[in-house]
Amino acid sequence: MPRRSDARPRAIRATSVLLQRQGYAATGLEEILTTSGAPKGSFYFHFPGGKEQLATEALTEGGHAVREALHAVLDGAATSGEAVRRFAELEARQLERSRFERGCPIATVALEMASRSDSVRRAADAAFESWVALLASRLVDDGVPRADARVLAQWAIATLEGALVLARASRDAAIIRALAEPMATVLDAATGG
Amino acid sequence: MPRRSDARPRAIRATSVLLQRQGYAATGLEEILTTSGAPKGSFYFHFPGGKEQLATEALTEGGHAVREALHAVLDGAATSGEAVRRFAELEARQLERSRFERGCPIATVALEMASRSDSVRRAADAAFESWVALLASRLVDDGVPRADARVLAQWAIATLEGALVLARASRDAAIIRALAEPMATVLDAATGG
Amino acid sequence: MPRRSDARPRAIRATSVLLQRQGYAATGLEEILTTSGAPKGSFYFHFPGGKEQLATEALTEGGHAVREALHAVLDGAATSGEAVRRFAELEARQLERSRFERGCPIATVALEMASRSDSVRRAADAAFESWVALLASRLVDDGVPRADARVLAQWAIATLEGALVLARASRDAAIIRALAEPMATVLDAATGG
Amino acid sequence: MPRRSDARPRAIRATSVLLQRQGYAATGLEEILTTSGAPKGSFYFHFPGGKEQLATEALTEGGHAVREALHAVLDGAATSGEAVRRFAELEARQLERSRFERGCPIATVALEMASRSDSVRRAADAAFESWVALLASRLVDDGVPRADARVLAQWAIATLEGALVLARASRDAAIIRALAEPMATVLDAATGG
DNA sequence: ACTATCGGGACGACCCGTTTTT
DNA sequence: AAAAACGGGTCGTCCCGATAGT
Repeated sequence: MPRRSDARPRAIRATSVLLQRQGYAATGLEEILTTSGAPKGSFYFHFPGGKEQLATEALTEGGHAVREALHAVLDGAATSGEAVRRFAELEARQLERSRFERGCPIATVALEMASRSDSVRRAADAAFESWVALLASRLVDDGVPRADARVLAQWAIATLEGALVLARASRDAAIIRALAEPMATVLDAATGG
Repeated sequence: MPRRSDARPRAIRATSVLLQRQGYAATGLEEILTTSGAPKGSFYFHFPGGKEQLATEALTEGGHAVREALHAVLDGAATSGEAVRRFAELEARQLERSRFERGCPIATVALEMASRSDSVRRAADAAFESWVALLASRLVDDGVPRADARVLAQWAIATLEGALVLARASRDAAIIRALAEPMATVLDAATGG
Repeated sequence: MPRRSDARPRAIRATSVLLQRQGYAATGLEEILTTSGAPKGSFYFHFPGGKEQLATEALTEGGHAVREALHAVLDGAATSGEAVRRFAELEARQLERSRFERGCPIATVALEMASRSDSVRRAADAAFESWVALLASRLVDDGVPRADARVLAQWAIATLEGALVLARASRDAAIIRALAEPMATVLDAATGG
Repeated sequence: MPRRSDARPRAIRATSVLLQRQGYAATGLEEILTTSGAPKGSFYFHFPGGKEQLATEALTEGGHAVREALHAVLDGAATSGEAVRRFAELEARQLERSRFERGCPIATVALEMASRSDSVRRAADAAFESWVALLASRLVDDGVPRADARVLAQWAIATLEGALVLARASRDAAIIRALAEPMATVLDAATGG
């Protein structure tokens, strides 16, 4: 059997990067195809749903990647507060290395498209939810009551997302590190750390 | 002086609404002009810098409006924590009333344009900073040390911004109210409330 | 290979006519597309360089056509002077038949765009040069020293180009025929005709 | 009485320069007004006929200036052939000094607008005619029969105009000087020089 | 299965020459 | 004499489908 083309995953990954930098509407199919090196002729073969489908899959993929990173950090940290500190440091570094272009792979498109594409919005929602659920389950494991755990997890994720927004606007990642500190303290207090 | 038209402020206000709903790239000049009822021919007379200038002014205007709202809430609340609760409630209501279309007038464009327009990015930064400064000054008035006050203010703003992102993705404003609670508690603890 | 369209050559030919009548800036893409019947959707597929590329190709094509006409006249005339007379008559007739709209397919755009587009300028230069070279080579064949031949050929081309300018301004082709006469006499004297 | 504004003549002169460089359609009113420093608001006070009137006057003015230059050269030269040599040198120098942007103030617009504006076309025609008449009258003074004189004068003007076209296309003024030589020789032969 | 060529039609921002008002 | 305001047009680009070849 002939080897399947890798045009599909390449397009998805290129899209994920472009979307978080400049959003959905500003990202043209041409740019995606050129960047990823994928052929133009077969785009609608791979993505019958067009640009919207591509964006949806890119958000899903980006959400998975972040979840993996969070999972790894959670596994390697003694407390959930420590995990949040490390995760924030990871994000701050990525922001700085990319000259403040790459922050969260979801938020930019989520805000822009929430009112315009339900499939994109749902992919964004699922991504956020998966991060919250992962963090909350760790908190539960650490002894936090289930209801409290969910709110705390949401709070941590929201704090980081909000910090990412302010950091990109100010071109300064300091706020990410600064806010991770009290958030981590709250988490550790809740888990009796 | 020749007669003055109100096309300028009308265009700015219409732009502010459209930008937070769908972002910069997806918002056409035509749509702005139609919505605001402003004539097309004099657009570049009023905004020589084109769409970018218009967006910059819209962010500045949106930032002012939010600051006014925050100011009013701060004035009417006994504690800063109470003010955050009320402000969150305001945002949650607006989100629901607008069918989850109108959240923060800054964040959508800030994320989309941070890497693409410095003037837009700076306007976003200035808006966020003005909110943080306002809240921080209240905390200082309430006895919080200046350095702590700034971080707490940033945290509160970031929490709300992050909550707004998740709320639009999930089409559920509950998270805004849910996260305002612990954030307010932290603030009141800091001010000895 | 997928099916081939004739939209490309059709657009080029229509452009050539429009450009000599009204120049580059006054000729809209829409007008070109309408005139030629070429579809708009594939315009930037056929001409990625846009209007400038189209104009460049139209000049090249127009230059070829004139060269062919000159070649034919040169082949059918006993002396080079006689060829110049006949060629001038051809141009005068075309001018009159087109109600003084179609003169030289190169000159209008050459003057307008020489300082604005190097690719267009070079196409114009190449066209003129090809005519000069063709006429000069005939003169050399007729016994004129190479250096003299080139100047004489340039003179003849310049005389006709200049006459075309004056003729369009005065809406009278008489000057073309009038100036061909002494120019032909000079050529025939040089070739010992 | 208050001094009359000099906006009018300044606009005309600026237009003359811009028109020969880039033609009518490519020259915007804005550019003209900015270049000349004339205020925009009073443009239609000075030129009720709009852009077309301005261009017409610019051609007339440009035609006068060239006629003056030709007149001066004619006065200072022993033979009409010598005058043509010197006039050609003048034009070659101006072309080179302006980096091949300024050639003939009439030809560019004449070709572009002959079919589009009768008033512009007539101004161009009058300019050319005035040059021909001036040169022809000198030839008559030098003893050339009136009918021959007119053709010779047209030939000289056409040669220079044609040379100017080729020179701008090739970015090389050599052809102007090269063609002035045989043209001058013909003139001097006709006047018994 | 996969990819290239081509067509469609709407829309993008920007800029044009002009008129109205003071 | 000039500032303010205007309607219409520019080229370029968009995402997508239809069709045909490898």
